[in-house]
Amino acid sequence: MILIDYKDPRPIYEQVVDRFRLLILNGGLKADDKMPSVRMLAMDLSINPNTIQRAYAELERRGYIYTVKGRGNFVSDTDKFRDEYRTEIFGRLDEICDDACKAGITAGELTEHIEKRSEEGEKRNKEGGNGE
Amino acid sequence: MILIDYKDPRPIYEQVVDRFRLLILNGGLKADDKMPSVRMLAMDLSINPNTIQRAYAELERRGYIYTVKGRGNFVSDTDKFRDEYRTEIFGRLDEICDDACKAGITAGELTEHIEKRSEEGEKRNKEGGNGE
Amino acid sequence: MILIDYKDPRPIYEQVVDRFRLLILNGGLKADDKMPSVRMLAMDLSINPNTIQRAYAELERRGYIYTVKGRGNFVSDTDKFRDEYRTEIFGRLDEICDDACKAGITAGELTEHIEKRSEEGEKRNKEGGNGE
Amino acid sequence: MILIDYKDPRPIYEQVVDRFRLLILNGGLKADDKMPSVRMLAMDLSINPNTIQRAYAELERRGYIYTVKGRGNFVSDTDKFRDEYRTEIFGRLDEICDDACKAGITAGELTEHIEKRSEEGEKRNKEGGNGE
DNA sequence: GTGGTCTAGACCACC
DNA sequence: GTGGTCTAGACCACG
Repeated sequence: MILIDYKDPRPIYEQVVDRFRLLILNGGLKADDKMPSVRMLAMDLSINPNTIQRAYAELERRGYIYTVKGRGNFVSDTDKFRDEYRTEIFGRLDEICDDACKAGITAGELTEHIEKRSEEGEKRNKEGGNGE
Repeated sequence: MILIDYKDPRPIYEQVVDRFRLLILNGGLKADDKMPSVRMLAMDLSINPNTIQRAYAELERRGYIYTVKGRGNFVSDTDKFRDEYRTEIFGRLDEICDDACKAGITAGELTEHIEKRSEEGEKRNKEGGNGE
Repeated sequence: MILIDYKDPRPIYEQVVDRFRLLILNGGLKADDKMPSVRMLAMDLSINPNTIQRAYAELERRGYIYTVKGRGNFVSDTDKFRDEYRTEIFGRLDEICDDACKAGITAGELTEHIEKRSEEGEKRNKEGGNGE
Repeated sequence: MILIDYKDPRPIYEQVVDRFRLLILNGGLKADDKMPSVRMLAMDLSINPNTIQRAYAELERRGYIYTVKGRGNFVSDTDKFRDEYRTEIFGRLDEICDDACKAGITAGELTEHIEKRSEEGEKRNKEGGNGE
């Protein structure tokens, strides 16, 4: 469910946060689903429970999960995050456009690149490829 | 010429590297131009010379500048880096496309967003305004 | 494990890098082995932690080790560097051949020198002596 | 006669020393030939006379040239340096052999590499190539 | 004047 | 405990 890459320079708790965040946004985890318990997950991943605790705290702070004392952690209502995520994506896209502009890349080249990728993706899907 | 943003979570030396990298790629600094001396720049920015030294070492390692001992640091021949930078930009764009896809954003929405930005940019230019 | 030669004109951090590089390439350190901690090694060698830090940063940059924050530095998968090292050796050999040529030394003299050394080495091994 | 490469990380005076050293060892400069005057050479190369002065001092220290006050610098008797240079070459070759051994490269591979290079060199000469 | 290295000591984030 | 960054100040080599 969750994989950690020790060669990834990002801190472990951040990797855990990101993994769950994507799972929730993808629909892999739905509203009110139970999160794995801190201890269990720490055992599974062979990492320090404190690290999981911190990841869950961060997820709760951002509103992705909520805690019920004595029962565990649960996924929040996910709809409200969709827009947030979209905004983030478009924000990153804006940054790229700025940097591209500085490097003399035109908006046309960017859109062309995206369309090409998109077509290739469709082709792969038609051929019955496996998304993962 | 160079500005440091203390709210930026990235280390100072990395900000310095990026600033100069863009200046060189943009043509703001041309081949064999002299870089500010380590000590002078450190004074100007009110930061420690070691931090500038580290930034310059990184720029030299990446081939953006070269050092002549006792004389200073100078900008390298820059052409060969243009392509590298383009590749980096398109790589980041690919990442966004993947993430957008996971969030249910279509390629069309992305291209539309870019085109809209692009048109706004042109309009600002026509009006002769200076955004900064 | 690591020795520093203060008579060596090369900077200390570079000596440290080279020592570990050879240890890793020789198999003295294997993939995912833990490197000595920055502070411990600095104490052992009676040098400043910053100097070790710099050496480790260089090793990481070159891909010989990877860092897990809060845990330490670990040896990377080493196989891919073997070829790189071979290429480096033969490159240095090429340089010598050029210089030898300028000095009027023939290829034959060079090969003869190598063969002689090689035989002496074998003899020493047979006698079971330990040169160090 | 002498070229300086500002992108070479070695100090300038060292480049000058090496250039003259090779010229003398190659026979480009012969015993009692007059060296260019410090001032003239400094002007030609557009560098500081101090730097040439230092290079000449180093060449004199090593015995490659001798100074006659008021007349200039002259090349020493060159024969005695041939052996020194040969020794240096073989010393470097020894180092390579050691490093090669650590990397699991056999003496046979080294000699084979040299012979191959040597044959290629001869072929190029036959075809009337221009060495420089 | 220039850059390069090193030390000493501090502070932060991470586990 | 771990590594990463930064400061302050020193010393050296080079031009």
